[in-house]
Amino acid sequence: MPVTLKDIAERAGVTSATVSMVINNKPNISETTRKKVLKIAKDLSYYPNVIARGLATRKSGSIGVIVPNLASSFVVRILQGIKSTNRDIEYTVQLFDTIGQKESEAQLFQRLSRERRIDGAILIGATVNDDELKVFADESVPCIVVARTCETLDSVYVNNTQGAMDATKYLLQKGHANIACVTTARGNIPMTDRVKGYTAALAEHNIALNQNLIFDAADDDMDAGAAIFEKILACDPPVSAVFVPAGDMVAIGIIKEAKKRGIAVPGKLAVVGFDDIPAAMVVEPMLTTVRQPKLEMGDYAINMIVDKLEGRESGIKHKELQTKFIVRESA
Amino acid sequence: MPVTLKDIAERAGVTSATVSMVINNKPNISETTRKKVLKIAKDLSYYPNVIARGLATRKSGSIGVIVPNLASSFVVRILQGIKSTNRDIEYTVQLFDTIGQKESEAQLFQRLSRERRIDGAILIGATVNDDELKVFADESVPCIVVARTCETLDSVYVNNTQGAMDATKYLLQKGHANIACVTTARGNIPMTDRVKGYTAALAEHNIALNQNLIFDAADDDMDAGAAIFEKILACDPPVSAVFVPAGDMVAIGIIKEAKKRGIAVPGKLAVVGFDDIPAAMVVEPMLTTVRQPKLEMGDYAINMIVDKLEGRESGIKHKELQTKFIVRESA
DNA sequence: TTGTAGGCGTTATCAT
DNA sequence: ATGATAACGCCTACAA
Repeated sequence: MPVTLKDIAERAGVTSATVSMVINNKPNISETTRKKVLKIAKDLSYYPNVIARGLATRKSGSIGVIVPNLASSFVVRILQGIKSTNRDIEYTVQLFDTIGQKESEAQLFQRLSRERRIDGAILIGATVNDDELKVFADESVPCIVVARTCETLDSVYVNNTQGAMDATKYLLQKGHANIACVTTARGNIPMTDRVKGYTAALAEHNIALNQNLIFDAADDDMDAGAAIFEKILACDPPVSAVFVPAGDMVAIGIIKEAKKRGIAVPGKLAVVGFDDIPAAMVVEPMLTTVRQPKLEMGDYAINMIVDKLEGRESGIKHKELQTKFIVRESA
Repeated sequence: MPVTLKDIAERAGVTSATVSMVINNKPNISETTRKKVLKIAKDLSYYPNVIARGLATRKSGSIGVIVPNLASSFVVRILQGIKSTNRDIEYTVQLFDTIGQKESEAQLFQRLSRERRIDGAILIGATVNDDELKVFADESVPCIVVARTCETLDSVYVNNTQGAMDATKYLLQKGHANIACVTTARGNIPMTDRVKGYTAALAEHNIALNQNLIFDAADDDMDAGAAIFEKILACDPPVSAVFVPAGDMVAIGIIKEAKKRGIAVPGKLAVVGFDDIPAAMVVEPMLTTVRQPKLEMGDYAINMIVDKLEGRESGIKHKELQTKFIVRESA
């Protein structure tokens, strides 16, 4: 039988109300009873029942982290950021993914809120569309959107457009004119923004966007990259550089396939990735890429949601983090 | 104001007890009232308050996943396994890490149990020692240990010894006699088992264990590997092969440093890793390694804990999964 | 400073 | 088949 407030109260000769106040550090308790109660609590090794407490306070003490797919290394990295600064925070993290589920993220969020499972949420939302996002604002549970911009909700994201511009401009400056662009999962905001940046950089150099130079990778892996390489190779006039907003693994796939076919990287084909994953350092040549501050995004997100829950912050806040262009060897 | 059982009861002209029974699909309810109640519930878009339910049923409906450090890709992979089969399961996953925390995993588990936050737990426990593990068995909350053997608790782990033997034997068969071994975080069970396997394989070939050939990497990354390479290079007589139970990233660091110094891999130095991470496919030469079925471990763990919680299983169960030796190019 | 009393929203045990 | 009623363990006015 677990020990309850009542057990402590009986031994201390007070009521459970008093014990409760002691446990919660409320003022106006005499030092004597405070000490006595605390001692007994310790002796009995009392732990408050958080469920009962939650029922009384109408708070669950936990934050939901909703991700599309935990298989994505990008998502994992953000989660790591969340958890690592979550250390000093009294909220518990509940993890949900929506892939292969009948519920959309919006429905899931709605349910979690109404069931009172969570006090707040962090949504990694690159794949969620605007209409869905509207649902979130209607609930009384606050939510921070990570990895995409959003008018109606707090958000923390990265300047994808600028990051893509940096990469493309770099290539342009190196003398490349025919630069291919490899996307994936087109249509989500971050990817769209990156293509925008690519386009803008070209425009600055008076180069018109050539839709035939934009390729869509089937997936975010090396095989998809290898497949895309075929298509790039077939281009006429030949392309001398590829910018790969689809992600580093695709870029690595392109590099490896190029080498296999005897195309020198970066000599014959310069390759720039997006994200900066660990493998970017192991491929040869090492991958030049646009780094996203993933841990930082998680860090901001958890801090923002907690500020909101503690009432330190209201109104909608947006935080834009900066990408960083990392020059290595592949371009 | 959220809608409650009482709200539904009033409109339906019954008591909340009846509504509760309908919601929970209890028998002995007339079709008429069942239908009526269900309709009203739907109209009002009722969601049960899980906290109140938890107080009444004395269940939280959630499983705690306790990990030492989410920064480890090994841990993440297991977590992915857990979550991906968690899809069809009605338990919620709460995530806890212990790094940088004042609580040990044992203390954390104890608190979570007593506070009634979790109904069961999965501990990724390669780093937890035997004494600590004893605490777990004392709580009434069941726990599955992943990634290490354990007498007192259910466990799912990998045959590290066999995996290491496979790797070492392969090297031996290739004619290598002076085989270095690179560990890290020595002292935890999986690592110890791997060294055992290495030793046993040598013994089968009548080679005595040479402690000077065992190196301890400072960390699980490329830099640590590069540092170890220095030491390996200095060995006399020279070593022609390295087995790296420390992990693939360390192995990759060794390969890259070797190449930088003009030592051919696998020509002059054969390298075998442990784990099989994505980067193992991108390094050149591609890494020969011992694959651990990480997703599968997570999968087993979540299934075991749920079986236990649903009362389908009692007694202590152990599940040993098999490693697989993957021959690629580095050995 | 402490006790009394009621409520948080469900479930569960009896009756009826 | 349904209704009363009492938990579940904690919090919080309000009263004393």
